[in-house]
Amino acid sequence: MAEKVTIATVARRARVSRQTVSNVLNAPHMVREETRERVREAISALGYRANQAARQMRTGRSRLIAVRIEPTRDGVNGSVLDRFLHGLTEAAEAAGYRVMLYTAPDPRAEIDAYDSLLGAYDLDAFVLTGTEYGDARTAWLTERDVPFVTFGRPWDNPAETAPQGRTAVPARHPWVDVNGADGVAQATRRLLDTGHRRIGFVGWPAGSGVGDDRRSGWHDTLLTAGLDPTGLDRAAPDGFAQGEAAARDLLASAEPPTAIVCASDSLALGALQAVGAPGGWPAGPGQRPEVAVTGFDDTPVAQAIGLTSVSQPLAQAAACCVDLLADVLDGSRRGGAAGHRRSDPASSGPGQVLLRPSLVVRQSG
Amino acid sequence: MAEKVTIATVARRARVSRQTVSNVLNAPHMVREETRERVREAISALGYRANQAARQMRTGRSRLIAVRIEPTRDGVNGSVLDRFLHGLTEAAEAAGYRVMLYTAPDPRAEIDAYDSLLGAYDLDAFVLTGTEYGDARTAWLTERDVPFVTFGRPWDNPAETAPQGRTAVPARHPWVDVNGADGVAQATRRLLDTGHRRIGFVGWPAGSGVGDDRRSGWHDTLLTAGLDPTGLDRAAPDGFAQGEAAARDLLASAEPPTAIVCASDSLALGALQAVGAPGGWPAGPGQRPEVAVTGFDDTPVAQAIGLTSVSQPLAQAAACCVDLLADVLDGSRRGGAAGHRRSDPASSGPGQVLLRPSLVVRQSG
DNA sequence: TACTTCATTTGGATCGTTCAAGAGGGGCGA
DNA sequence: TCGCCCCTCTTGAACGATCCAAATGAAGTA
Repeated sequence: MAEKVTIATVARRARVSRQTVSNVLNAPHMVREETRERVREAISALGYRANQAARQMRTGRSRLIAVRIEPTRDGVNGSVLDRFLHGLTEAAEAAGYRVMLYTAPDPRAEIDAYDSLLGAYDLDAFVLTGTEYGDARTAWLTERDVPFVTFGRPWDNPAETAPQGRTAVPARHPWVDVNGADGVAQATRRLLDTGHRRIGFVGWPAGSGVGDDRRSGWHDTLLTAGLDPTGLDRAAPDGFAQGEAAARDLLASAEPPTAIVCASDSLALGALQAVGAPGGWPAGPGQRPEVAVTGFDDTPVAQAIGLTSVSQPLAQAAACCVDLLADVLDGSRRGGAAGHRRSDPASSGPGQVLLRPSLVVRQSG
Repeated sequence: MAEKVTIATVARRARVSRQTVSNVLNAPHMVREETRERVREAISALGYRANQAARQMRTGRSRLIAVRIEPTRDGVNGSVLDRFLHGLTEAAEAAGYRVMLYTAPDPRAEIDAYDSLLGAYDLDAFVLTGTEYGDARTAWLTERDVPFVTFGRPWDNPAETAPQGRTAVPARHPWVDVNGADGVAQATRRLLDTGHRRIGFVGWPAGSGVGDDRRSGWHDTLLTAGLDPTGLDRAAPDGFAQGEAAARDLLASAEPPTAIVCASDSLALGALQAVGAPGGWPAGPGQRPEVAVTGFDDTPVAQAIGLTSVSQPLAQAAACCVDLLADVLDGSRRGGAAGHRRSDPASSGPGQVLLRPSLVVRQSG
């Protein structure tokens, strides 16, 4: 095994001091070009890699981002976190960060986990997935000036919708989210375009931010098209059986819909069952069911059975999370977050990104 | 913000030296009970947490375990890695380790990633998921004495099946796996017990370690029961459509099976479609299809639509991985891996654990 | 020439922990 | 009593990087 290569080894070989090597790495503009090249050469010749632990001890920054991995996903909509995690890891790697996992059975324990992670590992930032009403976690982190991004809008914050928020309102924090209303609207519009006029919706009970958002996409699209959504709306907790029951109820109404838009693939799967395509499962081409069904999340199941579904740009969302964090982290380090700001067409203000999902059309409608 | 609590702070408060505090944490037996208590009190009073970076710099050990998160799971069988990761994170946490993620588009890049992770972060160990034939990664890691565990048997190693392996055979390494043959056998036996006599199998083409293993479970169980498996076997790449085609082919044979065992939930989903349950999807209780179908992996889809499936004990597998790593790591540190050995009934030799999956019976058969 | 300015480079101190070596005190055999 | 060992605890020195203050040298200016 070769001798351990430290910054001193490199310095000796390039015939400069340790600090100059350090400067080449962290502040190249301070080093004369000729020297810089010499040092760079020595670095690659020796295969030098900065020891993160030593760097971290001195700077207090670990280049580590923590993400919670949740116990088990409910129903069909698993693997969403999976894909998000992959995107996050990739984006973080590109930005020079690493992703560390942690778990916590409940929010209380999650805050303890923050404390422990910050204390022992000097974590640079957190990514929270799934925001909740009155989220204690964001408050805790904000209070301690710990950088974080949420994947999901802060639903509980009235200031988000009404910019002139009250003083007691928690501080805004960077977030990334996917515009669920837009996704459902896309699905609904497409059904309108293909001739449907009575389009039902099966979503979650009112009161969940994500659910309400998705429902509004359907609702508003019908209104815009001059159609009356009354009576075409059903609410059910997420799940196959619940989706089936809700869809059956819709179909049994006086004027049953010719298409059903669902808030999730689980519900859509149930709805497909209720719809009862001729000849069994609506999979083969040409086996289009009489009542069109669309889902949300474009899960593997949807891909497998040919369910039209709204696909979230998870990799892009993850990349945005990393971008936002990098902005905050580099900003807080170099003083002043004046760096370049995202100017996406999808962006909606500094540090807050709303992405557009896309509709994946398959046989189900 | 409170003053930073270091080992020196604790030492002052407990009126001992830094080293004594360190000993209380790392070698309690060296400290007199009275002193130990005093130090422990100071630790919890001050909320002291050892700084991992400093510890790592001195010891060269990071208490970090790396796992690769793969690009995208194929088909329905996503979320398996998800669940495994969760179990791993939880078990690692309990053992005082943390899980770090990395990605790599191909094996070559994965080895580069090892190099980089080891160089910069001093990783303690790797967990590899999914072993391949002639795995270059395990060879690389073994060569450099980097501790690792694989989730999945090393299929390419003839010494694994024939203990008197040749000298050129790569060194054995610790692994954890789930006995796929056993799982399929359980499914097959249950079908036998419920009266089925002609039981078909839809699996992957021969040549994949996992696939061959699962097929053998079906094959051997039929033989043991005195039944002839000839003609009841179909091979297809993983996927819904492929499963459907293979199952249709089986059903069209001269003596069609009354039950079909599948190597994955994707295939099983297709088979269910081919089976064509009366009245559409075989979900409601009592809507048992005429031809029973079972899958493998107990994915969320199986749970949603009532598909009988073989469930892998992923959390337990993850915990075993951590146990094995902890053995190796603590062994290499304290000299001699003489520690306690797993004596599970499921265990099959030192450092190699084969777990038993369980059958989850649902409406599909 | 002497003084200032600027860009570049240097050496020492430091982060928080563990390792290595040693110090103090009591018990015990010679 | 001496010497030795063991138990317990303390002190100084690393680990490898960055921060800070100061030195160096060249060029510009009076």
